[in-house]
Amino acid sequence: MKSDINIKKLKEFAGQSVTLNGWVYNKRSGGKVRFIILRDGTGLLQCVLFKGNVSEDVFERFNLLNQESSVQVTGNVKVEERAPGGVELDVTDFSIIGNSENYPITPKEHGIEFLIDHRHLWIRSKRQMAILRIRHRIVKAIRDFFDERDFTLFDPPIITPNACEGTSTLFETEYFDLGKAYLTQSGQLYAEAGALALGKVYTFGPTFRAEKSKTRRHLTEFWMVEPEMAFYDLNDDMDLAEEFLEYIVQTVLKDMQTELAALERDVTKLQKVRRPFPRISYTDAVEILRKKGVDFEWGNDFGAADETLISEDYDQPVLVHRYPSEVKAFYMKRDPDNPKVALAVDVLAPEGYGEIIGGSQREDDYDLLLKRIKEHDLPVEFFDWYLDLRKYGSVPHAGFGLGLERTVSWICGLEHLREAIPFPRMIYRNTP
RNA sequence: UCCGCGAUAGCUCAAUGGUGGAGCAUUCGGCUGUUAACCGAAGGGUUGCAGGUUCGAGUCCUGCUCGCGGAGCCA
Repeated sequence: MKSDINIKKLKEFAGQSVTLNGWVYNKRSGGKVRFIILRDGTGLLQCVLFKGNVSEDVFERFNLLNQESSVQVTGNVKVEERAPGGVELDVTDFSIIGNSENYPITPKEHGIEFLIDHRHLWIRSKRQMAILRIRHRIVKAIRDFFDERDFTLFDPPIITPNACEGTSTLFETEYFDLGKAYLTQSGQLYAEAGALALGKVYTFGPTFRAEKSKTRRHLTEFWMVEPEMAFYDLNDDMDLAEEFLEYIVQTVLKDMQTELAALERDVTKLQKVRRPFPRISYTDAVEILRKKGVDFEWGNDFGAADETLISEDYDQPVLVHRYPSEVKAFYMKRDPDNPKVALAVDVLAPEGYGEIIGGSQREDDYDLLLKRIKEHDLPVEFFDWYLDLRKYGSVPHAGFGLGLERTVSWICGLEHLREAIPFPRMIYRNTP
């Protein structure tokens, strides 16, 4: 049944007879010539039936095909300028494997609600296939990047006893006799333990936020990669983030040209993502906002519109560092030169895509960390193990988190995060 | 949680308070190179729900439900 030949590598088989498995993406017909656009997951292929070249039986069988019928097609591979992709299949025979009556997603426009309701079928469309393939390539680039730099993949727990950063609203569940437990909002605290064991680690998995966010930049379930490195300070952390982003973007540009073209992505914007990236302090960013006429008070966090204003003058991602410690998490180390700011960095993507990375150097002093935990009214007993990391061979260390869907969204040029993940989870939707 | 917008055929949309239409999809017919093919025909409707105003409501008013966009929070 299986075929080792697919549409992506069909050019290598020019002049040969091959058998392909797939689905009918679309069909068209003339009087004596009929076309099947075949989809097999690796690409689209125009298959041609000439009356006379095939038996009457096969020619008439064409009428039984519908959009998304599954088929096995045999024919000769022909180089053909008129066909999209440069090759087409001159069909000699085909059989229908599964029917598909009244396929809901027609080759016309649909509203977003309808498409999301049919997400399980929507992912068969050209655009969605391109996005999901780029997502896969980004995931592979992320893993390659860290694996090649002596990082160890370190999987943190998903069920946790406490709110990691004490800020977000979390998904809650009953955990046997131990009371309430929560779905993780970040693997970072555990990654710190990993970094002090293995030197350099990264976590990569789903995280959950029960915030009632209702914007194109939020999902309740999303994937995050979080490297954490012992003996790294904030500058080392920013250097790594820069190199990391450049690597991801340039890898996708090199390997995913077909998919980027299918999305009509302006790749000249991505080509400019080369180091060094601009680095500005939070205080500088506030000045930029004020010069642009925003009445912004030092000490507040940036909103989405502010982020766009800060990043719009640059082609590369912008690293904004040293935020007021009040708006940042308890575990971030304060700047010894200015205790009002934390050694934190956010990376703002170009083209208004906003924050894709948030990171910091961590507080490595036992007493200061304990003080912060108390100041934030966090339950100290849950942080005993975390404080231990500062008790037994504490070192300066740093890390950051990259939101996978936001990165996919930026690189693909998407309007909304919901297209960047196979089955998006949002405040008013947990199906299909 | 707050602000704004919307719900009409399977889908995308139109319809001055006065007989609810079009394109796509579906079915049938035509065409030897189509590129969201094209041409012709047919079938397809409790206008989100409940109430109100009116001789008459898809259209105006009130309430509700659901959805979309944005804010806040954040990746």
